Amino acid sequence: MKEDRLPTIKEIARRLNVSVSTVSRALHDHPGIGLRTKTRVQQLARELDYAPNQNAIFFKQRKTFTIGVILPNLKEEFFSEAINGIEEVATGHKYSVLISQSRDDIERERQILTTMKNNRVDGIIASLGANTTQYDHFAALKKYGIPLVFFDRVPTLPEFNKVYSNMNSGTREAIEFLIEKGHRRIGVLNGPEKMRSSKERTETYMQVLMKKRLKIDLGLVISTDLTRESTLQAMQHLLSQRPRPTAILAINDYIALDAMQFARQQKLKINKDICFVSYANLPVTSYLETPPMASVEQYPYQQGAKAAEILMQIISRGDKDEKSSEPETFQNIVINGQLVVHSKR
Amino acid sequence: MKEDRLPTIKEIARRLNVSVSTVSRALHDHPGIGLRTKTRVQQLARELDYAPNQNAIFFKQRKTFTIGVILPNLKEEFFSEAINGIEEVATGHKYSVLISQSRDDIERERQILTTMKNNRVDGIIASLGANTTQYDHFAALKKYGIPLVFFDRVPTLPEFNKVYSNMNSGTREAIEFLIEKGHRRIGVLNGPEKMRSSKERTETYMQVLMKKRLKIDLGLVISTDLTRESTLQAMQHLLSQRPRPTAILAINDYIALDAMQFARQQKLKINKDICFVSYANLPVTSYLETPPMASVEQYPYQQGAKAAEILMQIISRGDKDEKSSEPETFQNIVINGQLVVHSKR
DNA sequence: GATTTTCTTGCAACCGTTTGCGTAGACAGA
DNA sequence: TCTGTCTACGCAAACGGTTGCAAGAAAATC
Repeated sequence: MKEDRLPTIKEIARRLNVSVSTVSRALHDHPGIGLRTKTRVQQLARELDYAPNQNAIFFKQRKTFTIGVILPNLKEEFFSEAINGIEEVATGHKYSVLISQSRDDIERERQILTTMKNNRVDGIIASLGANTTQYDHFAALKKYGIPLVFFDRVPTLPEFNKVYSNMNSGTREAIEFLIEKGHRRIGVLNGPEKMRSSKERTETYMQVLMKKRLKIDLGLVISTDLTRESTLQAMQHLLSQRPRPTAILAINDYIALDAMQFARQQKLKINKDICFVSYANLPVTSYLETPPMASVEQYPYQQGAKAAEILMQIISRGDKDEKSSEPETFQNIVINGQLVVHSKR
Repeated sequence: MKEDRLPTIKEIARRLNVSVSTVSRALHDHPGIGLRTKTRVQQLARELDYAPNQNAIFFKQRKTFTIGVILPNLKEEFFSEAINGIEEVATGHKYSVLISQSRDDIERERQILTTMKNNRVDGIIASLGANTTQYDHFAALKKYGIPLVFFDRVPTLPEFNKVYSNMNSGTREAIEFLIEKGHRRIGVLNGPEKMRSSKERTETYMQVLMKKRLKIDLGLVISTDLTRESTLQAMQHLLSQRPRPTAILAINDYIALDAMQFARQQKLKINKDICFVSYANLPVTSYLETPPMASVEQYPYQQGAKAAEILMQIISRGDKDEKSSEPETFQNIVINGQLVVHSKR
């Protein structure tokens, strides 16, 4: 015996013999409505279990109170944790979150952006796919007035808002840590060359080694495309170097896991024959018998939350001065990664 | 120089001096529109980069082409994998997916349901929070005509659609496997007693032991609330039993991870002093030096995909015969879990 | 009692799109 | 010339709310 239709404002108006506008105002506690009618309306609304059709409101207000989030995948705890940060802030502002995974596929990324645009999300938070090197589809959002904030995997161009973790300080700490532990040959499992974080990592790597007056062997810095296969290949290469590197810096914990597994298969003892330091500091690694010696915490929750805050701010600003033509400025928030040491030896 | 408004059908109509209905039909390739106008309209639409305002369409059609997914969290790979299955099917049907996490908090769960209801999602897929024992908020959806399909953590009541992995066969295999390996005292780290899977697990546990004529010690079956703390407590208890259990069956891989960590801290050698078998068979465990001996694969992707298929089917059925009053039937899909052995010894 | 003010309420437009129905014009047949 | 049939399009209502403006009724002021 299901109701054909949910109760509407019209229904209430009809039953109470008042106009819809009166009902609407009564439900909003508008001062211009008499106490009598106001209570009558509110009571009937409660009885009917009335809830406004958000869709109608969205449509009318030309707003959806929804933000889109597009990221490479949900599997990595880094991203699901970032989502928590985003959700927290968004729901605090009465916004919903529409999540989509690009799976590091640029076509998918494009597709998702169009859908989100057509669905009229009020703003978008994105983390780039590993293979995304052009940003035209993102730039196009501007034309439609949809604000955009990147986080973690951000483009190198200045004309975007971004929140990301700077690799310099964390990388410096990590390498200094390894050197202090006596390591002299340190391999790097880096991400795609085009990624900003990859560049930063290489730069800092060289800087620190130079400062410490150690020999730099660029054969120890390998780019990967973040897939398991390319990680294993890179490890193969690194471990075949002579003298063999005694420590490896991996772009993130998942890559480190693959690398450690590979090393183990090569009969190397983790944290003894070869040490690992990685980025992200995900909870999973704490379950390992031999976790990476250290990991650079990148504060995914904070990154997500901050990105959401910026977006909310832009949205509410846009709501007010519809067409102030003050020059657009872009936020560029850097969250310093910090080395967390897991194992003392 | 951002456009104030996105191009609408009206705009096109105005520019071409035709009516909006003509434009609408032209864009839909309606036969009643002349070829001349049709091409004129379509071309201008392309030039203006016109895209229909989905919101307006949703509103008009009283459909949102969006399904809501509510699950305990995104952190567990089981759930993010399930989402992949859901997304795949949903996008195949041109539906968007709105994801929300209940964080095992029933209040949040309620809140999310109301929001989704007000947002007029076309259907909902849910996995219960660990503490959810009442289903009134879910039952209420029926009143609003919102179809609902549960997966994985499903209620025990018959009047819901559900897709879940049956614990019996997997559990039987798991325990027989352990017995075959010589284990006689097998502990169970179970979930909340109210959970259907917990009950099934206990049942099967006893059945198998009885069949094998082994002594049953119910002190070895402990309920937890899925938090790390309660897992550790339970482990404390299990390991203090004499004789100490030589194997432990854990409700899922994450619980197993916590348990194994605890066991290691107690100086027990995993897979030697004490063996673990768990459920879910998540990729993370493959990175351990000593993974659980075996794990019952529960096919999260398939569960998600199947749940989405059922939902799509219900939705499209509902679209057709608006008010056929045939008695509602509920789907009850069981996916048999299957034991995957990791370590031979 | 007339006029002004205040309090309540209704009217109507609007958001962008879809769709049933009506109709002008072209053309053919009688 | 008059009907009748198509073809190609426009009108207008509807989806469910919000909101500026007007206006009637009641209360207050003189």
